[in-house]
Amino acid sequence: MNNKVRVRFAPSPTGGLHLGGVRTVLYNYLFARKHGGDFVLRIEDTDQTRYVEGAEQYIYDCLKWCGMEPDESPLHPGEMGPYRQSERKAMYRNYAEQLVNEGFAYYAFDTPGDLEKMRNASRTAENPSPQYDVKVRMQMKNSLTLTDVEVKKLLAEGTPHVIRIKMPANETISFNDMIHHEVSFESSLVDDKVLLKADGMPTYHLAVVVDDYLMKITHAFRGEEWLSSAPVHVLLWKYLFGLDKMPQWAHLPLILGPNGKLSKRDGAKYGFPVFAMNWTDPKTNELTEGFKEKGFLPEAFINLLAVLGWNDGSEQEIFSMDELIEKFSIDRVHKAGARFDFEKARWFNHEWIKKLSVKDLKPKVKDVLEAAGINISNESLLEKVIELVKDRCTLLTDFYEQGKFFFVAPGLYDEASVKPKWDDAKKTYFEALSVKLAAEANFSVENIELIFKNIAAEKNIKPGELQMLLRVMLVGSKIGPGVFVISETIGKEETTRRIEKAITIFQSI
RNA sequence: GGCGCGUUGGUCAAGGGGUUAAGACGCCUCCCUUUCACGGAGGAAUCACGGGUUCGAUUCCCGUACGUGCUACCA
Repeated sequence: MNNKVRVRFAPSPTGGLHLGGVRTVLYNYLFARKHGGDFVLRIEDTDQTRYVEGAEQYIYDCLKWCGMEPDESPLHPGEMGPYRQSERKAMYRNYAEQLVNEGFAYYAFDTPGDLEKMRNASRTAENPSPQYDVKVRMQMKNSLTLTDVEVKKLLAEGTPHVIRIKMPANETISFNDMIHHEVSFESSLVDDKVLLKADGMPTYHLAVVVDDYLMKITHAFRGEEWLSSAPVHVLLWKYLFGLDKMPQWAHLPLILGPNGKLSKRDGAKYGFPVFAMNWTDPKTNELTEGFKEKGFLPEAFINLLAVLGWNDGSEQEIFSMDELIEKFSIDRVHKAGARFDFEKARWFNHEWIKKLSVKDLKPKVKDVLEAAGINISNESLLEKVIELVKDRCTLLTDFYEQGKFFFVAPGLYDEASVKPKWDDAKKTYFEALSVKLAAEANFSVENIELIFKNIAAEKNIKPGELQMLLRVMLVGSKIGPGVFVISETIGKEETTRRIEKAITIFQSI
């Protein structure tokens, strides 16, 4: 017996990986790690029409970025492969046929036109979406209504057909969900879902059951949108492998957008990303921005997703992956869907930037600055800058605005702030300051400030009047850490150069 | 329409028969800071509604409303 926990994430390669998807992976991953089990990535690519080239690799990249690399996947196969459903195609038909032979399913030869006709005929205001179910199946063209001879003939002729589950007439199907506890459905209200499509590919319903069984999955976490089809899966388990082998289900609450469900399609419309990483649709070339490129840290991303629908009962909000693994419990996952709040997401990132060390931040900040055209040649300067400005950066991309002036002299100045304060006395002051600073051997924060104040006293100008001007001279605007710290960091030469340049510019505004 | 699932401030949420109904984000005020942040101290704001059960209900039960999901040879 294998008592080991095995969980799986089974995305379909149809495009970007959105918030709900990442959270599903995360809960799977946390559960697996907590119980010393395996985390399996299986690709559900049975839908030929929606398959998108590159999406599988993209999913893998997202998981890697988040720090949730699967133990088994198409890229790193274990012993229970293949991990792509398209490569498992051959094994599904047998199970579907076994169900037909045992009377739990049937062949259906209805053409798309037949189905359309049936739906149109029974569609009313009361019943806008007629189902292929116990009420109509005896009027359709299938192995329940046709004779054996006819069925054999149709099959022999290669007539396109599907295999549908035959839902029992009056049965209460109930199962225990780890989050919702007892959930039950009336079998007569569930339709005869297609199990095997005309192209020989299984639908999700058949595939998920067969694959979970064959891959020895013990716990299955998926979005709540699947709850309605759970009775089909429960029945399939009952018919095929036995309910005692069925994994434990957990249907995770949905993540909602600002006004209703968070849809994967219009990622741009909310003003914040919905995908983990940038996704470019190869068909349309349309780019949808991801949290990574927006400037989020993976630590913050998984943290904010973990606590969207779960908490450990304490007041703690900032969790590392290790803490999450230790503290995560499916019992404390909410039942209700949660609305995603981008402002709070930003707050999480801010907290993580403050929390992470300069060493951890360095490569990421370097990427941001270099992408913005700043060449980093001095690594220790970069470290110092990160230390100085990290508390004031919410997103990684903020390091550009907050840190660029340490590397390059300002091109534009906040003229509106300078104009009312600038006069000849100030000009004389800064000329004197520049000369004195240039002559200073020990260019330290303390000495710079001392010189700054001494000259101010000599010229009888309030230091407060001058500090803002000096800041704008060095930075370009009224942001950043202490001016004297900035001055020391960029050095004597650069400080005097910037002061002199600014004097000439300030004269002309 | 049917079926499923849900409902504590604007948002995320703790709590779960008797509480001043935690905390966080956001917002507002003040302090710190002669910049901007960080930080610190405060403030406004909540148990969807109606019936039960009970000495007592935000908490339990039933309805209603609302939200959301499914209702495809998509996952």
